[in-house]
Amino acid sequence: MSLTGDRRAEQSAEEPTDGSRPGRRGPARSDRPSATIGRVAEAAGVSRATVSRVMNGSPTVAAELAARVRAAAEELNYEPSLVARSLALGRTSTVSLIVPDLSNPMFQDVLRGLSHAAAGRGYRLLVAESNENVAEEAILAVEARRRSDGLVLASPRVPEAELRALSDRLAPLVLLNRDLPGSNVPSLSVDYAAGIAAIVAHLRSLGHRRIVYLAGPAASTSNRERQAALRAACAAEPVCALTELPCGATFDDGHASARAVLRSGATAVVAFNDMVAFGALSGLHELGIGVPRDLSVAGFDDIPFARYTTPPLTTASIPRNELGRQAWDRLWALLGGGPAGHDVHFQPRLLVRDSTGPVPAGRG
Amino acid sequence: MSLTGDRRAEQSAEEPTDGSRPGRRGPARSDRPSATIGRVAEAAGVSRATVSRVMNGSPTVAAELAARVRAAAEELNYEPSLVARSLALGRTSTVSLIVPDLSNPMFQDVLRGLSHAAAGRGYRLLVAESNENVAEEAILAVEARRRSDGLVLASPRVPEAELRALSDRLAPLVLLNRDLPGSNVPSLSVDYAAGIAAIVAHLRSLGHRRIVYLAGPAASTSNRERQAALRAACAAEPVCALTELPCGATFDDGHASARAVLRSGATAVVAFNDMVAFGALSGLHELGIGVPRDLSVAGFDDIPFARYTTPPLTTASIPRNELGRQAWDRLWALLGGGPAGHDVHFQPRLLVRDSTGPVPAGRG
DNA sequence: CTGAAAGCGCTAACAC
DNA sequence: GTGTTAGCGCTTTCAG
Repeated sequence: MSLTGDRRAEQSAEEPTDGSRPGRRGPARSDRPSATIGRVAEAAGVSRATVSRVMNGSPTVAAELAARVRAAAEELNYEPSLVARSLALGRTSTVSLIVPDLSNPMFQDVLRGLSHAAAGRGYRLLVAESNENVAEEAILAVEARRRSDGLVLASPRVPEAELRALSDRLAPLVLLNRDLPGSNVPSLSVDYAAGIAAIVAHLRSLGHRRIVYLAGPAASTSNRERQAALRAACAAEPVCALTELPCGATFDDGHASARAVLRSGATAVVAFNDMVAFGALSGLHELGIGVPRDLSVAGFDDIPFARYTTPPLTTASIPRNELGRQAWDRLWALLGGGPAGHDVHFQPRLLVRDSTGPVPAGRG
Repeated sequence: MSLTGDRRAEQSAEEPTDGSRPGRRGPARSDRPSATIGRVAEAAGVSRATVSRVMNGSPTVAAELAARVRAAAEELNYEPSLVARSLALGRTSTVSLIVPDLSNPMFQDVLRGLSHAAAGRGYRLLVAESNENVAEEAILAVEARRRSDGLVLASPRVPEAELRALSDRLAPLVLLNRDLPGSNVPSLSVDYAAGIAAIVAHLRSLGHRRIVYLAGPAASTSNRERQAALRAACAAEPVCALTELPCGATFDDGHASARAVLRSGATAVVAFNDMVAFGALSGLHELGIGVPRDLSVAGFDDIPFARYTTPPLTTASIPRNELGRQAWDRLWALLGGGPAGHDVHFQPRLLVRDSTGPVPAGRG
């Protein structure tokens, strides 16, 4: 049996030449007959309004008519057009998410949380990736918003002025890891500063007074936040020397800085993120340095692997899924015309595992 | 300055009561005036057709008119409705992807590859997760397809008969890691059997003759495939004893089976996937077993961390992104009304790293 | 309870 | 070149 054959037969039997229809441009749709509400109405001998009512489960239709309509719909393989429905309703039941980078676990989890929460209300999710490209980001945001009923912008890179200018066209809008002071755009973010402060306090309590920071990409906002928090935390302590080493965001970056870490004379390293910490762990291991015996290492993010390194990594965990879930809550409130609730700063949770320990004797 | 205030003022100036409009139900949209093509036409003193032409960059519009239209559009903050456009054009410029589980790196990468490739042609991506729920999956697929121009189904769990029945309504459709023999639905999949065969050959060349398989979840199709391939590969060799241990898909599962692995007397372990292999590595390490000195371990998938374990993991890599990219190619061809090209079986690539080595002396 | 009719916002023949 | 007109497929008042 050939599906192709079957389809073609059906098609030529039901429809004249597709070329005669207007509105066909670019890649053609599948050339199935594609029943419309009109055809179903005709087949069932009722009006389109009645078909509409039946399809939407309105209880005010006589049982006999409803049955006839359902039969006709079944027979014609009728699928109501959601596009037409959206146009008539003024609502697409779709929301969009723009992320800078789909390969980042942070955004993957936001995506998951958002998608799941939205699905609970019958909303679908449109996803777009800006590839860290600022110009692209603004375009994407506007476009994605036009296709949907609301928008979530995760860690947008757009300059504040532009974001502010855009925020009106993008509403209902929810911001993740970014805020717009003075506007009424809801914002959910991670309090990186608090996370860093917790890590520093932990290190201090272990006796560490010389810390080296393996800095992330200069362009990264979260790096700037983490770095500033680290400076502040160190400055607040009576004795706390901070060395900053330009590093990066990857395992290899961390690995490459092992020697520099040693040269810094620090007793503890705070890495921009877990990947960098892993790399440092590996590089230090190769140099014969024991962690945490000779040196303590802390990461940030608590990516799934942090539990499984040797030694397991001390890090700060952030509620990535929750960010997506609550973004939906805010968006849903906005869609309902209500206020979105208060902004929140998620507090990272310090996870003390085995990569941090007391300062080696004589090195305090 | 209050954005809220400004907006409200504009709104009440431009529009009577929103309640009088039909088609408003459920959560209301943001109550912005939302200029239409008609208003712009009116403001610019031209017809809607002209506005449409200008907005779509048609070159056949007098410069002076075009300028007036652009000014009016700017003034009114006009954003063409993509929904209306889709309805008129019969094309949404959106495709959908359904995955069983968004937390699986495999699907994350497919998503990324597909999204990126589709974006290159101005298409957007709608994503939905079936949560491994078969009933849900079929519904989602149909619904997602109705909102878009085409569909990619990744590793669908739906039974063959149902998929076959659905395939017509879902077209243009591309299948990932699943095929529909005899249909003309394009299918891209990973040749797990070939990957397993390569691993076994590698192990054999190292002298291993007793292999233990750490099996994945019984419900998993890919586990069944891998397991079957392993049996076949071992059966094909002159001397090759295979022990199968029920295990799972996670680090902890692998970790927990370390003792059982030892008891099996095998000299090499083939894990269902990399996570399980990591767990085994860790569990064996704790038991004082050297890898690959005492035992060889191989994983499957080449997840990003496989390079960074100690020792780095021998595994089979699969082109996850490529799967997404090529799914787009197929879909694009289908959208254009052409044939989709031949199905492909991606061949995993064996990555020999340090977790596999020669059989210990006297244990061959 | 059902149908007729108007409209959602945009596009594209077709005529001027 | 530009406007007129007729849809795209569905929903929803409003009569009856």
